[in-house]
Amino acid sequence: AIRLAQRLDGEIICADSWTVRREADIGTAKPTAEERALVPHHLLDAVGPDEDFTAAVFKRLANQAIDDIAARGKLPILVGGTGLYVDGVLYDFSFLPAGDRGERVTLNNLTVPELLRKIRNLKLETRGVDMRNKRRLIRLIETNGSMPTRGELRPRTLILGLKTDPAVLKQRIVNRTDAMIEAGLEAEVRALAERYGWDCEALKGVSYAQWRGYFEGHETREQARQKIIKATLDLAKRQRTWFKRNKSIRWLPAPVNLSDIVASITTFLKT
RNA sequence: GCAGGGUUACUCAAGCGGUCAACGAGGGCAGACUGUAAAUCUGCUGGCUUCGCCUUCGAAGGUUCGAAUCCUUCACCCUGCA
Repeated sequence: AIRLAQRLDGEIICADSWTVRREADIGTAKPTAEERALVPHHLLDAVGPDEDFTAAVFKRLANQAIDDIAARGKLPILVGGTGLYVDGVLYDFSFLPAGDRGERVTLNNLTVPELLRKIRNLKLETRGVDMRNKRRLIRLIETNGSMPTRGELRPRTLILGLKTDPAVLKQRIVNRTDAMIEAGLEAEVRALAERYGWDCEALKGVSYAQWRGYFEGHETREQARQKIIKATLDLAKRQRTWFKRNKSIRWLPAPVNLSDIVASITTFLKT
């Protein structure tokens, strides 16, 4: 993406629910200072380690960034990551109003059967909602049964997807994990845990949560490493499932020839 | 050599005569997803021509209407005594 941005006079918007968080750098594989110096990156470090952040907020900020970049005559390049964040921007998700924090805590203490009873009593429309998923039930109550909407694909948008060989991807994930550990991931996790506690948002992510057993003394570093690799693999799987169903994505087999992509994007932008 | 314990599907591990293709966990595979999304949730995981049939529970025999479950022998592993 950086090289594309350099060739196309573009700027990058990180559509990633984790790189938005300050103080979580190594474990989120955040672009380095050197990389950011090459091309402007937007929406990195937007919130603190223990602050709430949502796809709806991301959408708003991303749209602002896109408008800003376009107004300066540059090419906005959305890169990521987090399927919901990407689609929220590309398909103009409506994102119903946020729920009340206090009420959410209350609802969270209820069991699934209790939530179902409450929903029945409120006579809420349940079509399309996964009635076995507690979070969806809570959300259904919070939004009083209204359904969110989505629009058509944003005009003049080209979606490219990189298709990597599974074996290669796995090896890269192992390498990436080792590189993070080498770069001081343990110290980063320790600092966050000491300052914000294990319940903070930043420590709930992959490459972070897996250290807990080690810090509590009942697991080894190697176990933490293995758990990170597994969690990353699982995450990659979910990302693949998410993007797989998007028929508008043009899949490119990796490794890809940069000039070819630049050429096809240039052609696309002219039409 | 003698006395005990063990051998179950990819792995670990239940089962102790029928309701067992065999609990559960892990792993694997597939899927859902609109203000927590690196989250949360779901399905499948012996084979097949899949509302049924076939082949499985170390191996080979046997008992029984019926066995992963009982008996015999053999193989390998563990423990105690020699």
